Amino acid sequence: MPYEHRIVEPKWQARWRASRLHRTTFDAKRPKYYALDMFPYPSGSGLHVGHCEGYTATDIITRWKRMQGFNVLHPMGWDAFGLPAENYAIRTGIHPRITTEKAIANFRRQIDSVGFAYDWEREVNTTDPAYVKWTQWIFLQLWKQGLAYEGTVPINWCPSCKTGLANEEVSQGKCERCGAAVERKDMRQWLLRITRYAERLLEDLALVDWPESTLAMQRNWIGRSEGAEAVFRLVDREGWPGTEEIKAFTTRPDTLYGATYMVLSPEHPLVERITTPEQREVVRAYQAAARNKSDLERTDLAKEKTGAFTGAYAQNPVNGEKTPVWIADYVLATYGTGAIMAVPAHDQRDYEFATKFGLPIKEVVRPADGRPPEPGKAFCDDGVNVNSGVIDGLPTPEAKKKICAFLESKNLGRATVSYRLRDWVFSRQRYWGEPIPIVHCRNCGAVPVPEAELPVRLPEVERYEPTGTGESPLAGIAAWVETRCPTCGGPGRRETNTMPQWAGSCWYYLRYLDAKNDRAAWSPEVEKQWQPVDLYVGGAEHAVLHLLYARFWHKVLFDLGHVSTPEPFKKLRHQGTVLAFSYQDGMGRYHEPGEVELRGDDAFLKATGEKLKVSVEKMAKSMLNGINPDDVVAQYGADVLRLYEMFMGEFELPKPWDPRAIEGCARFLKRVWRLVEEFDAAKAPAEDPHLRLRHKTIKKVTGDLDRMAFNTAIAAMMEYVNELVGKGATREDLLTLVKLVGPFAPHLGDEAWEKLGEKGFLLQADWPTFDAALTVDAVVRLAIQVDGKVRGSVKVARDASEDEVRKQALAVPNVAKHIEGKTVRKVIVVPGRIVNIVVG
RNA sequence: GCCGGAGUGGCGGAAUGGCAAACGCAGCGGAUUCAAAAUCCGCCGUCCUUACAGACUUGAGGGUUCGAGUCCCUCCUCCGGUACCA
Repeated sequence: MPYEHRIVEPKWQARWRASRLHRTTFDAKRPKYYALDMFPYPSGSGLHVGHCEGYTATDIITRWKRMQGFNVLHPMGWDAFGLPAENYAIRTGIHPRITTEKAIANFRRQIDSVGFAYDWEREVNTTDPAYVKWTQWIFLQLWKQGLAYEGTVPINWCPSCKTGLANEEVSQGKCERCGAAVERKDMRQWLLRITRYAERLLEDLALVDWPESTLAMQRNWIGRSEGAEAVFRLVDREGWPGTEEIKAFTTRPDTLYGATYMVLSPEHPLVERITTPEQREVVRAYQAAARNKSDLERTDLAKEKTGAFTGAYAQNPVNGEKTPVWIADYVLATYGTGAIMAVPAHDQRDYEFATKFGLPIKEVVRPADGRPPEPGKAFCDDGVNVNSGVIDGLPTPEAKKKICAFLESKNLGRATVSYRLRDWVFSRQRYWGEPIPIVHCRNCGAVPVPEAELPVRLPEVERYEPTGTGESPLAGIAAWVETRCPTCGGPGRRETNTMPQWAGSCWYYLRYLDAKNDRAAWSPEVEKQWQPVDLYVGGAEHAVLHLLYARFWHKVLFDLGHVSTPEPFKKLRHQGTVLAFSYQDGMGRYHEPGEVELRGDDAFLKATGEKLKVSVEKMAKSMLNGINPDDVVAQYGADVLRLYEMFMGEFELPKPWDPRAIEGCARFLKRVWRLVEEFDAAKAPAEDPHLRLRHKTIKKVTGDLDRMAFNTAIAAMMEYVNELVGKGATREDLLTLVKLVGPFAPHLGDEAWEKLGEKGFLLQADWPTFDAALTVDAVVRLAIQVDGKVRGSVKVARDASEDEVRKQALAVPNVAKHIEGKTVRKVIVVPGRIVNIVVG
């Protein structure tokens, strides 16, 4: 009987559900394994094959771990706040909750149809009031620590999404979500003091097993740089000291003697006070111009330096020289102290500025090897100091140390560390998010909503439209906004900003541990049982956003004693993007695969026969190259989908979906099924012809699963099956094969298990073990090289002596031919591998 | 510019410093079939050759080594991140 995936797959899915097979259990005598997928935003377009790739990987790993006797936790949930549902509500008036619920139902149906072994009894939904309650509770813990604060700061405002964004949500001056150019806007905001954790967020990256690229991105984002703060006192025109001082941050304190002017950012608070009356007008005009530039313009027009002189002078702390103070937008208000000492001889930006405005350039560092510095450019490398008073003649690293000590002794500065990381702008002026649980009271200020009154629920609104003036739609609901102050009982107003979508995902991995607990976010006992996450799988696009925010919250919770590990995610892997072929005609129009006929590597339009341009690109609606998992499941079945997802290539690399190559996986599973179905104990080989191959295959698959090398594990199973098809399988071969295949193709696994007369589910069987002695051959074929070129081979016993191997190797006719007339200088025997004969 | 990753047959891709191209796709030949599909068997990097034998080949160029796709140096191309961060 042919294998009918349309019947078999739903049958086993129903049986798994009925027996609650995927429910999490915990037995203290066994090791635990927590495998986590980044939970999806339940979008209207449903699951795509990219989701399936990551989910399949964790599913295979957890099934394998479970067969190895681990306690396994493998949950799933929904990151369900977010703009798409809200924007849809604006257009249609349909409540985001309704849209979201529908999308979730569809996602669940799709996930179940692929046979993923999630424990749905722990499902979480970030928009569920029972979940929001604890998100708000964590916010209040942050608030109590002084880690959440209000401030009026210039923020990134997306005019299209009509909300403020965090620095992390802006990419190249554009809104990461919609691509609109962001504007700077001064607004009252809630911020989280993530900068207080900068050092630990950086240091503790040493504790995790994450992809190098992601670690690098986090390090870059945190942007630690060591340097010094130097204090420049303001002086009047005659050089008499004034009362104000400017702190400048520099990573090159060794160039302090070369500082010939100073630059403040246009927003620097001191500008107002130090600008002389004559310069006031120019300075104000420049400030206004800088303010009106978008971030994009400010960086785009970077080639040409601009600035204005304030009329003020400051005194260089080491040589007392009088340096003019300028403002320029190449100095950022948000980095370091917002002020720099300019050393045009040794900083390219300062050099350009000095050249443009005719400011002096003074050389204080020379290349150590004595070569002349390149003309027309600043010399920015390390070297040896000249014209530098107390650090004259010192190489750069020592000069840095000595000048810092000098500054410190004079109380004019000190060694310090600066970070690029900024505090996290945490409020959004939108409806569909967690309300920030704060009440504003005229007498008591910002007052937290008492924990017993959480959650603060979202009110029903008529219109979802953001006001665009910096207030959320909530601000218009007087009945909701107006409340009592929890402290004094007087009139109070609720905070109308909501939290960003990242809030819910900052701690969902903890809620899974104790998803139904209504007295606490989670209990300490289960936290200790399951934390940390052993394997976290998701897209690389969250390398800085979600992964940095979640680590931050986790560390705060760690400091408060709510979690027991310093890091939440021990091992992290990103699935590679699944690409797809797209087909374009001569007019540049895209055609979907159904309209295309493939012949070899070429593609033709069925209707006209026109040859089409084939390219490999990201899946996108506009290119009509999306692959819908529903279609794949319908045509080939979930097992084939899962197997192909893993067989395409290395898990972490991008790889193209080839609609033809999936056939190979379908064929493989058919062969497995036929072996099982046609098995006849009476006709099976009497001896055990595949003993060694079987043990080798177990070893290979087990080792590959450990490295998440799914593609080579599948290749090893294919080799095994090819052998079994050719030479006949024993019952032992089939039991082993089915166990190995099971995690990859669980429906076929259970069907075959049952067909072989075994009881229970495959998931309850033991993972096969191997005997190391049986994974090597007794007789091996060694290649013989002469001067590194293969000239023949010999078959010898694995443990043959070196002398024996050498004797046989030299006797091989073709080898002898190549040695003839030459002296054998050396014979290298690598046991079990190769023989190399070096001749002269 | 800086940081990270990757360049291997027609294609997707394998290779603890030890026989490059496992496994799969496509292609070619054969068996089965009235025929086709499905299935099974075989071939399949390039050049030379009837064959044996050989030469060449992992983005380019150097180096280390008995031996390099793998290690080191220089460079090129593609992808991702980031960018006036002092």
